Amino acid sequence: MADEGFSDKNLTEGLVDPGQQARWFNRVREAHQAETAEDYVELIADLIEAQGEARVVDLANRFGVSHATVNKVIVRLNREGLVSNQPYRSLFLTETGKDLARRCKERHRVVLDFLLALGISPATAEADAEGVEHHVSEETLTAFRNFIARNR
Amino acid sequence: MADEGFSDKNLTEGLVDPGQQARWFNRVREAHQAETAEDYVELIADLIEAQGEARVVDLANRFGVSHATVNKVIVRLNREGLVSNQPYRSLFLTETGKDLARRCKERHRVVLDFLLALGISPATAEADAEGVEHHVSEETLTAFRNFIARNR
DNA sequence: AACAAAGTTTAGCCTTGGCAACAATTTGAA
DNA sequence: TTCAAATTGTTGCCAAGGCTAAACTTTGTT
Repeated sequence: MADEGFSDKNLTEGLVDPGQQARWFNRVREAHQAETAEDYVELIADLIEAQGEARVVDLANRFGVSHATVNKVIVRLNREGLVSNQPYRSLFLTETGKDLARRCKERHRVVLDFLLALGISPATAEADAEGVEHHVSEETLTAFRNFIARNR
Repeated sequence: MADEGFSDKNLTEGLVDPGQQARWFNRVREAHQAETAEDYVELIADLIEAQGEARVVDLANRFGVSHATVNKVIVRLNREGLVSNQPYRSLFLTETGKDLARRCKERHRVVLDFLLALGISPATAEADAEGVEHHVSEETLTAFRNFIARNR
């Protein structure tokens, strides 16, 4: 049944190396792991900057999830050393968390500005940037920056 | 404690509307839901085209996960009407599945070509495209196509 | 035909991130 | 001060997608 008419098992025209492809998908899975953490620290930093503090209820509102979900994630981020908080008090970022937030905001900025420079409407650019930002490499980010500079 | 020195609760400078932001994040979550299905039908279509058939073991190799994981996902895709298969036999796509695969491959092509046209190295372009493709809107895709055409 | 190898399925476990419902604490207003 | 409202935390549920180990089927060789 296998190879249906082919005698050469290595005849996999049009397909890349399996190991290579596996590494790509692995990278995407790792990005997904980090995504929640990145979104949370980024929003916490924004809220602290804009409102003086970040509360569970704010995060729940802005993410569009229940406060129970937010709380569960916060427990994890605390365990991982990104967030530091006391029971029933507002949320703070550790130094590591602040660092991550800074890098994420910068990356978000670049992706958003790039899409805008490309002529995408602001609403769509924001929506797309939110999903895309977690999956762009440094190399691509640099190319985005160059494009923005050229098209200013 | 709230608003720390602010008297106006609506003074949320620098932050977008919470409902708007919630919609963005919701869109990303929905994209994640669809991502696995899209990756699977795309790869199944590729394997059928290149090798005549798609088997669980091939998917496991190329995704870099165990065959048990692949099987579990296949059960779900079957339940959702994208994949049709008999026990211990190779995998097939339903018409719906073929349709989805076609659209995904086209989108992948556009994102990849766009990154290449931007000057990204092939290896990075492939890796980034794999993550980015699930998060680009039709509007952005159109802009990508235009850019590719202009820079051909 | 029999058997070993390869491939597939099943079972059981884990983590993440959803939810609702209920418990606990803090805050603000009478 | 007291008490209700708002906020936060806890518990228990679910689905998805990871894994290993073990059972089952198919395939190919001897």
